[in-house]
Amino acid sequence: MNIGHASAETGLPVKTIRYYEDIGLVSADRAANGYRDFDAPQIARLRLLAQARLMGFSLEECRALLALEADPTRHSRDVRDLAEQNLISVREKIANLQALEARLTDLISKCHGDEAPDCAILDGLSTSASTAR
Amino acid sequence: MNIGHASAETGLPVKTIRYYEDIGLVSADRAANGYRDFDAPQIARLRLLAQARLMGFSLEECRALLALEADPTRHSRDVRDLAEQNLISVREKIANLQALEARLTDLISKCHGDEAPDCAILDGLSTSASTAR
DNA sequence: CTTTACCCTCCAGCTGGTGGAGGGTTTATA
DNA sequence: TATAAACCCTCCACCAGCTGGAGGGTAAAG
Repeated sequence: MNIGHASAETGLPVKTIRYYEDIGLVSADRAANGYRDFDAPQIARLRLLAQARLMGFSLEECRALLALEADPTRHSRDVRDLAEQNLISVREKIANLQALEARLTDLISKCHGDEAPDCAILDGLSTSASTAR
Repeated sequence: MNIGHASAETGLPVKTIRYYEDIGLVSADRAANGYRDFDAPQIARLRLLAQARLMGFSLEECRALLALEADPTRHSRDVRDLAEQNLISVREKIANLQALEARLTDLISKCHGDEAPDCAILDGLSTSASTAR
């Protein structure tokens, strides 16, 4: 299967697939004309990559997932550990963004948003922190 | 005020301040020995940068904020528009991460997490999407 | 037989910095 | 007064995770 088909099959951009091969996440045979040729197992790896990236796994975590996937003696505990790590960092990001949202909402509510130059947002951003507490 | 003091004053790393000068977000005079010398208005700009970055504004948005801050004829509406844009993208990020959290939690709950190799997480990541719907 | 749509490699750039090499300066201490 | 620690400087390279483009070869369609 050439790279265009692999792209259509997995939803990954052609450029991204080449990049993944570059950094050793997948491998591809070469046809006589130099075109990449992906077999079924490699397509499966690409699919796993596409899904895992959507799920917020970093490329290094994806590398670990692929290694586990390829290892028939794996323990599902190891996979779950990776996923739980990822879940923790997702939750941290959510918490940070929610704190941000609250502060931003607060600042915005205090700004008149009219033709006048005075602005509570600029004032709030100019103070040396401490506004948040 | 030299860069070390500016750093202590604003909480920004020295390297970051140099970077901000590099890309034209602040400017600094030079002392006879070549050291940067920040005056009060530039320190104020750095402080605004530090706060705005914490609030999730991109450096280009910070540039716009600084331009508004420096313009006595500004309309507070323009500042608020920027902040609202930012708020929208923060909310989008939160929504995406929450969807992610739900999917991850679901996958994790289905994985035994034991010594056996079969794993619902790997299975879930191997299907060509559609699991989420 | 040409056009279009592929494919290839390699290099550069994006955001927002950070780390280090290799140097000069200033301040504190022995 | 020597010297060491703590500053400061510039410049170059690197991180993630791609993406765009230049400059070229190849394959399928009309």
